[in-house]
Amino acid sequence: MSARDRGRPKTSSLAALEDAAHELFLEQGYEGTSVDDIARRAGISRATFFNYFSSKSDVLWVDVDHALAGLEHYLQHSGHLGDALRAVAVEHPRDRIPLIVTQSEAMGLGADLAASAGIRLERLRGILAGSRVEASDVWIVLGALVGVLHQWATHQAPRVELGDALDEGLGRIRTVVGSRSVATLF
Amino acid sequence: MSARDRGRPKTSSLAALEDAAHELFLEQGYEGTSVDDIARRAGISRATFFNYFSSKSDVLWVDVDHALAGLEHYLQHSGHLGDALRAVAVEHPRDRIPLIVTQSEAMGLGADLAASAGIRLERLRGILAGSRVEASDVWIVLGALVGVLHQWATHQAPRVELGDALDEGLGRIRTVVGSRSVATLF
DNA sequence: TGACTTTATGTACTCAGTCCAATAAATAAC
DNA sequence: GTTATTTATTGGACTGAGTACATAAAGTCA
Repeated sequence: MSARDRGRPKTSSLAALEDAAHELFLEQGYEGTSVDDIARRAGISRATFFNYFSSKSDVLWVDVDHALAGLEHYLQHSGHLGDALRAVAVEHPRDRIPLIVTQSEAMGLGADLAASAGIRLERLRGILAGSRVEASDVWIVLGALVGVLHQWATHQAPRVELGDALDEGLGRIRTVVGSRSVATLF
Repeated sequence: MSARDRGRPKTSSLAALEDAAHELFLEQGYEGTSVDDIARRAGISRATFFNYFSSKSDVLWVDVDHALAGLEHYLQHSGHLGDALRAVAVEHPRDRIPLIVTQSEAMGLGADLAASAGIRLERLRGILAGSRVEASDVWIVLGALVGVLHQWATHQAPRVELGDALDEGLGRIRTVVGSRSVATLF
């Protein structure tokens, strides 16, 4: 797009901050790690941290937020939910497993995890509600979808490609949730 | 039980703080209301507020938390999930509709609502996982259940008794989620 | 009256998140 | 080269949630 290389270049990156934070979370626990700690280890200032992330817990959700943004972007053009889901899933590297799933106890994640997860659930719920999902079906479809993703992250990745897991999962949902509208969604 | 009327009696109550907070949330918005404001209106000190609620957002979830506690308590004795759900639902007055559902925009609820909702979702998820729900079915059952409750709160209450809505909803889930274990759950 | 129990309160503290003004580092135009 | 413009970094002051704790207040019981 626009935004060529004008202005002062960035000193750090999402990935660098992610790495620094994850190290510290594993060493000291999530609660025991302050934003100052993360910034210090990444070699930036505290103020700059909030230039990359708008909250401490956002560091845990880089991949998921990226996927959600992709989903929203996709749906602005082609309207089909199933297509958008598949497109985003295919783009997702099979070895990128949200460490929220794999190492939540190791990081001492607790209420903060559930709370920040709530933000993402609400975002996905909004996406579903904005699609052709019937209002009364939104929650069960949301649950079904998250179930498929969670199953992939915990038991299938990185063996199985996310796109394949999703395909199979959506098929199962289609037959299981026999509701009127759901059949044409995916 | 125990705990007769010993010690200094409480000055306030959950309900009183709830009322004060709701007034302020409607007047000034959720974000625009500090814990100090709530305490002042209720005639207690800020420190005492945290004696009744462990966080500001907990004020929004009194009914839900009460129901969740009842559910957990019920399941410690009789193990049947459906029985426990029905028992808690029947106890719930039909005119007590969580105002999170009805007045969330009026209060300017945003990320805080989603985040605190996440805590309750995780709690309910834990309850389901602790029941006989198969691990791979937990999320879809959770979604189905929340969908039924949300539908009741938004479109049926207070016309319909929560217990009845739940019965009908669970029946629908049973036929719709034809999965192996789910049939015997409710 | 005095021991005991529970609640209320003030105070000091940590930390997340916001705001903003000042500075630094790059490019583009002249 | 010098200057204007753009974008990023930084320090510092600030708000407000939540914690910790020591102390006072208000009741019951012996």
